[in-house]
Amino acid sequence: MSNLSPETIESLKETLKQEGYKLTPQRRAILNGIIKSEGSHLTAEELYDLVKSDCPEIGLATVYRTIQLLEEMNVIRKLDLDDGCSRYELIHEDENHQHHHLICNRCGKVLEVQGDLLDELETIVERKYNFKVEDHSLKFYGVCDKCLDK
Amino acid sequence: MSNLSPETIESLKETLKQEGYKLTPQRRAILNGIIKSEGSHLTAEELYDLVKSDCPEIGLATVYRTIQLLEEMNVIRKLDLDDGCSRYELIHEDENHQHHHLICNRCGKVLEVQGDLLDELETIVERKYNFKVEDHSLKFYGVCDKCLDK
DNA sequence: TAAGAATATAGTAATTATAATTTATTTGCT
DNA sequence: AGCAAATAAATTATAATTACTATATTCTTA
Repeated sequence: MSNLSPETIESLKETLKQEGYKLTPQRRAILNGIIKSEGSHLTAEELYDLVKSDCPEIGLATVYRTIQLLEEMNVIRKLDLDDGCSRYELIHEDENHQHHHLICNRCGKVLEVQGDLLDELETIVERKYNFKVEDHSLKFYGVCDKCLDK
Repeated sequence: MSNLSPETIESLKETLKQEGYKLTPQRRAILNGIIKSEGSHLTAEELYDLVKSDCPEIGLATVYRTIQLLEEMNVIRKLDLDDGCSRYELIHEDENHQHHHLICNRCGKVLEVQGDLLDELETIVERKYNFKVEDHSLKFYGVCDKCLDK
C-alpha cells in the first residue's frame, strides 16, 4: 500500500512520536501522496483527490489538518504561486534554504531553480538592516523557454 | 478633498480613459488612500476603512473592484506577506523591478529593502534555464533589529 | 449645457479556501 | 486483547473575495 521508502516513513513516525502524535493510515497516505507528486506543488484539494484513491473515505478536513501538522514539523512547506490558493512541497533535509521558483506568465508553468545564490545579498541585508535572515522566498516571473519559442 | 497631486490624478484619468473606464470619486478616493498610506501595505478591508472617512457611502465591493482595476493598470501591485490576505502597494515608475521585503518572524513587521541587487542572479537564470525574467518577488524571513535586542 | 448611452456603485448574496466543533472511531501502549 | 488518549469524518462556521442586480453617475455629443 505504501510507496514510501522505509526510512521516510520511519522518520515521520519518529517525528510524530516525539511530538505526541500518532501515525494513522490517513497521515501515511497524505505524506505518500506528497512524495509521489513531487514537483507538482499540489493544493490541499488536489492532494485530497489524489489521496482518495488510496484512502476513499478520507475527509478534506483531515487533509487540511495533516498539511498543517506536516508544515509545523517542517516536512513540507507552503508555497504561494499566485494562483489564489496555497500549494505545498516537500522539504529536503539537505537544502539549507528553500530553492527558487520560475513562474511563466504565459503558460503558468512553474520550474524550480536549484542552488541558492543569495548569500551575498543576505549578508548585505543583515549588515544594512541588522536583520537576522532565517529563510527566504524568491520567485521570478517571466517567459519560459517553450513560450519563448512561439 | 484630494491629496493627489494634479499630475497623479491626471495621469490616472488618462489611463482610465484609454481603457474606456471612468474616473469616479470612489476611484479617486481609493488611489488617494493608497498614496496616503504608503509603506503600510494595506489590505482591501483596511483600505476600505481608510477611504470611508473621505467617502462614507463607499462599498467594500467597490474597493475590491477598484483594486483589481488599478492592479491591471500597473498602478499598484499585490503582495503576499503570509498573513492570509492580499496586501497592496504603489508601483513607482522609476523602479524597474519590485523591491524586496523583510518579514520579522517574531513581531510580523515588514520592512522594505531598497535596491534590486538581483541582476547577477537573473542573468544566471536567464542563461541556464532560457527563461526571460520580467519581474521577481523576494522575501526574507527572520528577526528584525528590535526583536534581536530582546 | 442637457440628454442619453455606457459604465459604476451600493448592497447583498454567493463562493471558495480554510478552520473549528462534535461525536464516533482508531491507534499505540500494556 | 483492552483501554485511554488522540484522531477522523462530517458538518458547521468563518474570512476573504467575487458575482449579481437595481439604481445612480460619468462622459460625450448634440
